Amino acid sequence: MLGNAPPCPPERLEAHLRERGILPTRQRLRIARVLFAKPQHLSAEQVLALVNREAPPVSKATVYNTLGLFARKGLIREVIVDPSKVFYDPNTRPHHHFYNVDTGTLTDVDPEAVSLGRLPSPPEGTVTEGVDVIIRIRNG
Amino acid sequence: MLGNAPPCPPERLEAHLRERGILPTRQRLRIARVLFAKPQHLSAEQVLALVNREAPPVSKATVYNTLGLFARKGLIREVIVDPSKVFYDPNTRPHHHFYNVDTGTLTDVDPEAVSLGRLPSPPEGTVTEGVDVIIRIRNG
DNA sequence: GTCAGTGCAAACCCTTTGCAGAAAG
DNA sequence: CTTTCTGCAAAGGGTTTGCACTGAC
Repeated sequence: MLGNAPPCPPERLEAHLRERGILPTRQRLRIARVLFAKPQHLSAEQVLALVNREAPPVSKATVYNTLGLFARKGLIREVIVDPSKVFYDPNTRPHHHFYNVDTGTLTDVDPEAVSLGRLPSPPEGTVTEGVDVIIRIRNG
Repeated sequence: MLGNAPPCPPERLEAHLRERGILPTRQRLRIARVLFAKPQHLSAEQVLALVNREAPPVSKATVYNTLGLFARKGLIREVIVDPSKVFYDPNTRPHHHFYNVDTGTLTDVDPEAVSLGRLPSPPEGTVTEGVDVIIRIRNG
């Protein structure tokens, strides 16, 4: 297995949010705790369920707003592989994904295992923001 | 410019559908004609609008069903880059995309310009179905 | 005549928004 | 005290579904 260390230890979460200019409220910290517990890929729905395993419940709107905020501020990365939902990845370093279309599961690709040769330069007047490589797999 | 030849000439469309086991009905042919007119990336909504520039109108449900059918049968490729809509690409050969997050526009990457080095082997019990490389760009 | 395809409208589901109340600084 | 965040419920928007009608073979 690779990368099983939590992307951000619980005791650093508050500082981590502040560094990015995010006010660390109760709800945001609880959401961050779930996201950064370990390397994983959660949908908004899953985050909502995990956060609300303990009372008091956090509302759906707050979870969606917070995930959007974290992504905009660069704390987490949105992974778009399924038209029906977005996944959130606490690992913001460049890396790629396997997407199992049968199970709907997202897995990190060992960065060592890919050599993503030369990239094309973006069209005139645009700049590259990021590169997503998604390897679609199915149960063989 | 690259790849401006229609992916499938109009007169071959009917045969093309039959080869894939798709009954070429009036509506399906009209949808295919729009998709295969030239290399492009259309959303379901755009296909609907283009098809219905001439009467009689094709219903929304038929467009969605047909696009799903074509994709399942391998005539076109679904490109998932935006959580809010799916794009359909008549070019089913392996190739990659620029996605302009400002304009929501999808562009083909010149295949010559990318060298997609070594790919990792898929996890045990799975087979690779395809690889999507999406280069997210924004207006610089 | 039988089976598949089509059209319409309603249902679905993830996500976003509006607004009043609560909490942070 | 001011500004920001939260919660609720309702709205939004792309996509899917149910079912009766039509058309293909």
